Amino acid sequence: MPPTPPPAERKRTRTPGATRQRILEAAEALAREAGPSNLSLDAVAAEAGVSKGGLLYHFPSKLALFEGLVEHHLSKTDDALQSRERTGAPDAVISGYIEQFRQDMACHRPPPASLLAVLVENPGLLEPVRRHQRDFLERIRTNAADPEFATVAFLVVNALRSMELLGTDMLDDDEITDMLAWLEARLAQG
Amino acid sequence: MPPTPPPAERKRTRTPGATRQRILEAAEALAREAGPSNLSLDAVAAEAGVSKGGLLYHFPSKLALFEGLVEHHLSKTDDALQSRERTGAPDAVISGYIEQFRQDMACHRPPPASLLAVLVENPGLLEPVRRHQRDFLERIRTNAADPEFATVAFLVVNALRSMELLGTDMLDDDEITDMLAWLEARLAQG
DNA sequence: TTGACTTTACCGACCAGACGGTATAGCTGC
DNA sequence: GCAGCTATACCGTCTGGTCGGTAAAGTCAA
Repeated sequence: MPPTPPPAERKRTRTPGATRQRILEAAEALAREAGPSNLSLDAVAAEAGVSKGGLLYHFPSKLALFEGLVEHHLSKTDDALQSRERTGAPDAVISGYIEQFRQDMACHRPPPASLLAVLVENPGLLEPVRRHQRDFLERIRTNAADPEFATVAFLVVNALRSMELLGTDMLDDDEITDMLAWLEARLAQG
Repeated sequence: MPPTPPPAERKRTRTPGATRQRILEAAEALAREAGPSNLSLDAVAAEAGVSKGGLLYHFPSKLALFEGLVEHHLSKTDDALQSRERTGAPDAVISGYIEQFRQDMACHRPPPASLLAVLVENPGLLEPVRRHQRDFLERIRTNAADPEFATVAFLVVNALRSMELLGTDMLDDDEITDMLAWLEARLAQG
């Protein structure tokens, strides 16, 4: 146990959690480029430009690093989504989800490859992600004019995201665009 | 250690690929129960009741074992599906896919967890699976009365399968059943 | 039929390297 | 000097893979 696990919020000294962030993003990049199975502590440390000791200072174990990755992912996606469902308009949640996916695609946001490593090595750590997803689907449904179709739309977007993550792309960009448009058209017409 | 771990089933001469099959199924079971990251050669050999040397006789490297797993999976799913699309009736292919999924669910067929190990450790080996999936979607579309909706149905089933594989189940059995019924109803009404 | 030989199927000891993790010492700004 | 941070050296374990060996089944000429 380190005296204090990084205080997360600091006042004036240097940049607060800069190294921590760099490590998380390095791990993410490494999982994406070298494959999730190459996510060793040494490799992550090297990628982040930090020694192994430095890495283990910020994350006292690999499990802690994985927890950090999950949290990192969750906070990113959560921020992106919650800003979209402010309006209580019908179907705002599912529409926001679709729109978010479209935007991620447009700017080539890479899929969260590090979560694959977590899934394979320590599936239990993904429980927060599962909870988040379940809650989100719940919100989609209660907010939807046609909950059944909204669920379909959610599943379709999920399938597209899974395909991207697993590298089993079957639709090209145009086909995906068409598919999203199709979903939105049905949503609009009720 | 018994000199021969029970030969299981033998007819008259040694059954040709019996041990090989046993190894593949042991690997599959191990990936499912102990997690894909625990798919080491030692563990697979132990699960299959074979020495490591014996395992490496049938699969001269881990890569070869993974190739075997992919092929194993592919032949199983291919057999199941091709028998369903014999009739050239409209929407036979997508309907067969849905029906197959329903049946897999009914008899609690486990998801192909070993493919996760392959994906993480050697994604390139999944190319045959990708090709198979692409071809299958192609067949669904050319056979469909409404290709766009058939694609939606395909993606929904894919999403459900992914959720099962990744353990991120968000719908319970009843909801899934309803969803499949919903898809089939739309297909039927054209 | 038999005995020499080849092939098939399998075993288990061993190895070099990678891995997660520990211990400890060094640096740097306040 | 001291807290926060980083670096290096090292340890035990596990991993994929090699290797020499063995025992049974098949092949075939004499």
